[in-house]
Amino acid sequence: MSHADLLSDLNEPQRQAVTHREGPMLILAGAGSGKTRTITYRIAHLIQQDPALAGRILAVTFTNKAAEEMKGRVISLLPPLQASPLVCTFHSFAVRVLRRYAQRVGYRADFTICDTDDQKRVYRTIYREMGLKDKELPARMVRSVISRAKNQGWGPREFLKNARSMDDEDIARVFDHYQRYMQASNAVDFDDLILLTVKLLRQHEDVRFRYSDWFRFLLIDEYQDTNKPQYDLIRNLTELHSNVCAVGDEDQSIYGFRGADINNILRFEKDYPGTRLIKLEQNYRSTQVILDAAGAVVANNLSRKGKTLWTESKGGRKIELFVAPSAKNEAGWVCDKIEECLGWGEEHLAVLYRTNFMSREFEEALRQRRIPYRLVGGVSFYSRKEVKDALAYLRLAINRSDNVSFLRIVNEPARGIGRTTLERLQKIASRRDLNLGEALSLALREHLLPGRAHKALQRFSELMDECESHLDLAFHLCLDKILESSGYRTALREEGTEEADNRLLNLDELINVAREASQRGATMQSFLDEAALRADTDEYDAKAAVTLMTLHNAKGLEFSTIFLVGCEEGLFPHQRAIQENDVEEERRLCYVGLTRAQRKIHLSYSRMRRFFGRDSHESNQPSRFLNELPTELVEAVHSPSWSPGSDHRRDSSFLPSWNEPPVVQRRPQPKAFAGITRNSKKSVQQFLDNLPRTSKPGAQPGQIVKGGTVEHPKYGRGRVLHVQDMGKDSKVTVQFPGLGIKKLIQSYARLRPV
DNA sequence: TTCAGAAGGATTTTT
DNA sequence: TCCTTCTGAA
Repeated sequence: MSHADLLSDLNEPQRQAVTHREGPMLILAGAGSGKTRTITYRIAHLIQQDPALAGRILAVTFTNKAAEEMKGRVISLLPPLQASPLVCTFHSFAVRVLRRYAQRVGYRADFTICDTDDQKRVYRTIYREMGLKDKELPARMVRSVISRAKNQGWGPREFLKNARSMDDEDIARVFDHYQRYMQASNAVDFDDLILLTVKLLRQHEDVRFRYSDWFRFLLIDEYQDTNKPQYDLIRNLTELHSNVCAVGDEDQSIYGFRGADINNILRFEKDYPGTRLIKLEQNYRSTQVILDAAGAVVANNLSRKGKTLWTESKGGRKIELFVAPSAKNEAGWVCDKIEECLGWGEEHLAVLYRTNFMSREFEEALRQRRIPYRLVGGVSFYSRKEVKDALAYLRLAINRSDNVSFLRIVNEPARGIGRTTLERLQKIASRRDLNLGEALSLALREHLLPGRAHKALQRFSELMDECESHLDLAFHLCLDKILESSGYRTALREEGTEEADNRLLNLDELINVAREASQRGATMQSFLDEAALRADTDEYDAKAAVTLMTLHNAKGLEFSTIFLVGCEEGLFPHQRAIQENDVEEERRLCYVGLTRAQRKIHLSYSRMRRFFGRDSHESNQPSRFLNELPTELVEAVHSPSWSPGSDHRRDSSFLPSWNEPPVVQRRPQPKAFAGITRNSKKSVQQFLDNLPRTSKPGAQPGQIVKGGTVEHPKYGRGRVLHVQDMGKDSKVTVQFPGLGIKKLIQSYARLRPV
């Protein structure tokens, strides 16, 4: 592509931004104004001007997805390059730097990266060591407080200085213990990655010089989402050349919960004197209706400078709002509409929701109708137990001081190393200031533990030595060997359940991924890093026209039609945000959601929704954001099974008929249930025994129903706890006496009702 | 030490 | 409902 071509795709302000030569630049861009396009083109343009610069450009994003997309686009704009620009997330950049210089900040280069799941384990261990009870000091809360403190740049000492309550003192102790534990394990968490990099750059002038000299151009996407450590990182990197280009939109700041500080963008011009400010206000994505709606909602926020987006595509289709009596009905309506859209040949549809758990209802509905979809987020491949276990073996083989991985796999599969043994080992470790691996060798050498435990530990120690010896192999082979010799696979094979089979398949898949990575020339370390930093995106069907994801995940993307579902008070805005008085961020989230749409928005909410497997007893109120939409842009649609009424509690001048009388209350449970506690099995069994076998309305005699009994060829007779319809098959949850609860696919398990 | 069953608590949002 | 933790029996 020639130079002129590149620029001819752009409007005037975009062109100015792309061709800006030296010095700091701040691009304030609205939704759909070609923000990403502008920085992508800028990168391409810089390289066109001077190909030698390519490797000295650094572009930082927040998500892997954004980084991948940007990299792909830059490459497509340019002829093949010798050096390519570095496009990556803050975290992967930090890992890159730290792998080289970790020892300067007190870690070894083979440090382990702990994800949230690992972190939880660490807290559990610490709580046990410190004799703390989760009930008295909820670990969840402590984790978030500590993470927030870290993201403010505080260590345990600073935190203690600012302590406000009794709890804070305990938290400071946990904080201190946690950091020391992690350091002893040569492990870092996500927060540490950035913090340590900042510390490194701050304290070591040569390193700072090296990076800030090398990267001549720095570009940061979504600057409004940077938190303090990320800000510090950028400051350090731009010490020599202030060729920094930040792109952001104050209205799209939705990461306050992890410390994103909107002030970073507001003070940019002060931080970098001589900043060139460019505003992109023309929207290329959406219709005027959509922009007006989104603008009207976000206008209710007090803390914003305010801007008006405009578009050349006037008018547009009204927003449709559907009020469903139940979540199932809501999903059904969404599917109807999706089928309609697909019928017209639309290809980019998205169902957006506030919290991940909402995906289930929609997945089920889509699957039943055989509509292919793609789910982004949720439980990813890399966070499955078996995958994490397998990776923990590798990590421990590389980094023998990694206590986190040690604890994860020392008795996985069960090899006779129980709680007591581990507690003793941990005592030895803490008394002599050793990590668990060292404590293990010591205990073996000096026979500190009783015979049986000693033998079990001996075997484990030999196993780890063997694993370490496999490290010379290509790492997919190494992984394969480890899974065999550790007995991990054997244990799963012996289990013989369907779940175990799936786990085995996942392990095969992991080996495939590893093989591909190793053939690409990746090192084992980089393979593990990638796995740790990629906590997202599970793509079930990459070609599917329908995408399901959270609003947060949707940032930066666009779709022709969107469905913003679950617009209920308490869900969106989330209850927590309402309590903590932070509805403005939720509103920005709403803005982000609405502005993803190019042509058409569907909104919906359900008056009834199941939480924790239980129906909400009160009728849900519509989200306040619905009330903030200009009525003339919205067209209300009702469920046929529901007739509109009026609600006297609200001013009916807005939302003409959306506030309807409460749904008929769920009938209180019959008295007969009252004496049955959930777990008193006998009485439940008695109760179930007295139920007619086909207790479900519409069930055929001989059909498998909840509360009935079934026969399984291998496990024998069991009680049906739950039947989930999946179209052709059903997922049946059965309790087999003595075998526990199993989940089976009906046709596969050949269940027979008795 | 291990396992099944009982009990109780949990759902923001991302790297 | 689903997941983790606790408890007691083998």
